[in-house]
Amino acid sequence: MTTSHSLHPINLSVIKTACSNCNLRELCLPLGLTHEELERLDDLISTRRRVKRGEHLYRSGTAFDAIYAIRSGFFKTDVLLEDGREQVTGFQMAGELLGLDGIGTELHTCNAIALEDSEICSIPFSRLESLSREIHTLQHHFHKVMSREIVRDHGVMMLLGTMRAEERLAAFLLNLSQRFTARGFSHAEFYLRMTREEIGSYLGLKLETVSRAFSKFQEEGFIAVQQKHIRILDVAGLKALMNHHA
Amino acid sequence: MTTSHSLHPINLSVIKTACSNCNLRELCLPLGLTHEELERLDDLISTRRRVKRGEHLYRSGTAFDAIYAIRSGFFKTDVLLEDGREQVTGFQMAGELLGLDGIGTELHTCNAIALEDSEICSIPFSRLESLSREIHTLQHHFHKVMSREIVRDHGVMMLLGTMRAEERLAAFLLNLSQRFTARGFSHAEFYLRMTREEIGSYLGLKLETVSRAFSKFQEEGFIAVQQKHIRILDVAGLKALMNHHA
DNA sequence: CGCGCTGTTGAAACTTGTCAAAGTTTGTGG
DNA sequence: CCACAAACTTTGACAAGTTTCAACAGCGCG
Repeated sequence: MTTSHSLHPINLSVIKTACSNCNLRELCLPLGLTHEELERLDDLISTRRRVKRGEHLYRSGTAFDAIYAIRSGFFKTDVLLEDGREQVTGFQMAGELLGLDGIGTELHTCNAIALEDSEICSIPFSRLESLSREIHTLQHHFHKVMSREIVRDHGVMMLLGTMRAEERLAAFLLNLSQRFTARGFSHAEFYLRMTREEIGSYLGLKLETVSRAFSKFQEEGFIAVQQKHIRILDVAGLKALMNHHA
Repeated sequence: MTTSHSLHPINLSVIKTACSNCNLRELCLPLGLTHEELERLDDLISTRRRVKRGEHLYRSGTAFDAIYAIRSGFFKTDVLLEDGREQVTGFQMAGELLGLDGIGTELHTCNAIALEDSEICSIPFSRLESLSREIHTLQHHFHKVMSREIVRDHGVMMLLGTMRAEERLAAFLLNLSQRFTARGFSHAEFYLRMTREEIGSYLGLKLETVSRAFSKFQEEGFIAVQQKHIRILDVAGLKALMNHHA
């Protein structure tokens, strides 16, 4: 996909950190930038960090000063209530941004936790704002990303507010499938990185209900489940489930 | 609060449209701008529009080119599924922005409907982007507004995902109360602009459940309800309801 | 002044949650 | 590399909460 390795054999770490060489650039923040603009963005994203499975990328209540692009891996974000209740607010995969929730108060308002060993790029927010004052395309794209996050949240509200358990799970699986497809993975076969309890929290259901819905889908031939391994056998069937909420 | 009327007696319409004279400027987009910056923002917000009760400010699927600041009145936003299910995604009051959902796709993704006769200021989005490339404070504040919208949505997800009917309604009433207070109205007494069905859609409940919860709150002495007129008698009681989800 | 929309209340049905037990996988330390 | 413990998943029976269906009351708009 790129010949950079042969052109710059010396400094591997620079190559690895640069957006210009990242195969996620069409999914991530750099979308639509010219080559020159991309290099200016590269300057800004100096730090890359590994986050091991189970570790927090950031915690609710801590100071916000950067947003994070997922280079590889898988995350969840959640909010905890004082009485211990947890709501998973999203699952994020490569090319997606984390931390947008912190801009408003300059404190993170949720926890971001790696569900597998992951790598992220830190983007210092004040520098991103500076650069997007100079690069219109970057500014506009960033606004689009934030807006899409709002729209995504509306989708979750719809899911939680109007759908029954099996519809929620069907919508969830179809959404994951679509996002894996966009990243070049199989649309029909994937491993879940999260537990039934985490899926349940996201979907507003108890883990037992999630488990039962998986079993039901399997009985009806929509999917094949083996613990975290999912094979989707009948996309149309799952979609149909969401329309007749009889 | 302002002496502008006596200084500029001629052109009333200009006075009325200007952010610099708007008493919502501390709640709305102009927050934190200098006088000079405010005037530049005024130039941008040329059109003001009345929206009568029941009318759409915009519809899902139509072209996006402006965001809207509510100068007076009350709105709801909702998303409709093909099969007719409706999810109210929010209720907006004076000083709040509408239309942020449209930036991502350049199409509105929800409907915005006035719940009472209202007035809004149109802010052409591309001009807002231009100006915020020049005025750092405006740029930053706009980002904060979008971020807070995301955080608000997370709050709704928490509500829908983990709370039971009465907790949801208590949270809803306390949220309204707080927002009325911020606008200088009574925190304890207000008129609901929406029907039980709209509240139910927002909270993921059927209208009958909402009605029953109102009756229950009244029986227990937390509030006094008379149709759309609400008086909050025991804020602590409502808050307590949300913590023991026994 | 009445018709329609909105709201209230009751009883039955249904969905999901709770509690419990057993099976399976994963990870760790010997 | 195996064994054991911990974490996760599945399934069943029962309970609880919410929806559904239905009837009626009240307010408000025309």
